[in-house]
Amino acid sequence: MNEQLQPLKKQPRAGKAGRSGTQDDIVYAHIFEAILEQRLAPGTKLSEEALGEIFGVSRTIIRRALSRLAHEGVVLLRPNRGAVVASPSVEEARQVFMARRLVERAITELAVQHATAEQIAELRQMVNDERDSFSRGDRGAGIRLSGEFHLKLAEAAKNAPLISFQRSLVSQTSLIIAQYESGNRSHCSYDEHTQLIDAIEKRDGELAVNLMMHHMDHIDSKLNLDEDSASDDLHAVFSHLLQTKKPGRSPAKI
Amino acid sequence: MNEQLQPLKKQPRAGKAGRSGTQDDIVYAHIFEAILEQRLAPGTKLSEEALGEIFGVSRTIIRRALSRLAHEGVVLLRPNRGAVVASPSVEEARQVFMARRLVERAITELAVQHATAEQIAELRQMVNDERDSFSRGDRGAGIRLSGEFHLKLAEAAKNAPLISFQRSLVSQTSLIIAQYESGNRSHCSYDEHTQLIDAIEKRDGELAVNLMMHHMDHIDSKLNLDEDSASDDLHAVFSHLLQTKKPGRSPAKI
DNA sequence: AACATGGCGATTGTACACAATGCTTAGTGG
DNA sequence: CCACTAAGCATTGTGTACAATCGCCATGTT
Repeated sequence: MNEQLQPLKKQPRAGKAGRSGTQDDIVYAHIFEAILEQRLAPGTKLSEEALGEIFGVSRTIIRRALSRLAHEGVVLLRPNRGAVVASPSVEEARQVFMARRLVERAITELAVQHATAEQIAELRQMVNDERDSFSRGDRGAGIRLSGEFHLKLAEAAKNAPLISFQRSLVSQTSLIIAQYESGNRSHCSYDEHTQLIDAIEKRDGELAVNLMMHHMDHIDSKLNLDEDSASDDLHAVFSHLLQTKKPGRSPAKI
Repeated sequence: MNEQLQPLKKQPRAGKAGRSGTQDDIVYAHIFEAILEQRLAPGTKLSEEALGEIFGVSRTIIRRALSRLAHEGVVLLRPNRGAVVASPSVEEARQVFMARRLVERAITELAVQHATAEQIAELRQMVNDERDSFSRGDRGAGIRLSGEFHLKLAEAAKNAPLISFQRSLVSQTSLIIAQYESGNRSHCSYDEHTQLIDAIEKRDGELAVNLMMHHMDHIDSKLNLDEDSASDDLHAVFSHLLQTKKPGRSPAKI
């Protein structure tokens, strides 16, 4: 009955470096990770009571976490109808990528100017972690760490509003990648991350921006949102029904 | 002392805009306006219970509104210590303006491509409202409407993440203007808004972007955050003590 | 006299009870 | 057999009681 995963005390600290380990942050981080690692498929309903039981907290906490996730765009909050994991449409994905191009360019330029040696070292560490995850076959963690790399880069740009915006964009991007990435292709080559760090360390702004733009190109060239949007949209809409099946191209004859 | 401004219960409840008329939004909008119109000075404490009594709702609703305001950067939420009206530092103001330059440029380019005739008409209407407010001497409403103009422009750009980011930036900008604007200078010349609309209507992207950038220049040239940041910072910190006084330049002899 | 410490009041944080809403399904009439 | 209606159920929305925490102030000590 009261089966819950320990009343939330251990706190593996796996999530972000969030200053305080408040319950909110724990619940938020766990749901967030679960979504990015596709243990929660797009469209899945997130019942407040069920989550509360799982995490051993009341609906109040769950609700706050869901609200935060909704603000970042990875959860959709439907009034009186509960929350579901977001299913970004192709159009939404395009908008996110457009915004990211914009922001990443600015972040790169600023990071070249302001990144400290310590931050550059941290970035290199993150690329290592990312590579390890992929070599371990942990795709979910890889996607998440790849996103955290871009977030760390934003912090080096030293502009609070941009960091906040980037957090939201990276979250949504990760969800989009998890949803749309085609096949087995490695989705975010960490080599590009390394080259980027090198350019930043050499304070070569032009090179860094070029690398970043190519990086953006590579990311969305690996996704399926080019033309066959219809089938992908269907997949998104009905993903909560299909457990593991992934219709390749047929428009789904219901 | 149950003095409250009508218990807010009237709430049409008619099937009309299902989400727009919720209590949350009403409370949010009222506090937001009060802050922008400087009826609530930076640093003012926002007690949940007091606000709940004023608006005739429970702390639950107030808390949500404050949370939303905090996410937009106009309210600071201190754990266990309540919420206060944000007091953006000069550095924070600079960061906001830098981010706005970035976003406004992109929004302008996109609006030139995508703005419909209807949207352009709405923009013109907003400029009229803005001018009316200033001619009425309603500075607070003017600042708010000026911000809403820029937000409307973002909507014409048809990019959801950018709209959301712009909303946050505009909110913070309005607060900064209310806090730092020097003297009586009209703060956001609606003429520039009109010219901008003209350029957009003519689909002249280059002109529109230039106008927007000049507009940005004008806005922050009217603020006091250039050099004498020390005194302004003091003003920000102690603004909850000074009722209406506005020290022009002297470093405030307390 | 100044600083440290402990109690007190006030305010926020959390949980829970109840109300309201939407979905589902069973039942009835065409 | 299908469509429509209505009632039941499950889930979310809101208000409120209680617990935890913080700041303030008085008191005692150095």
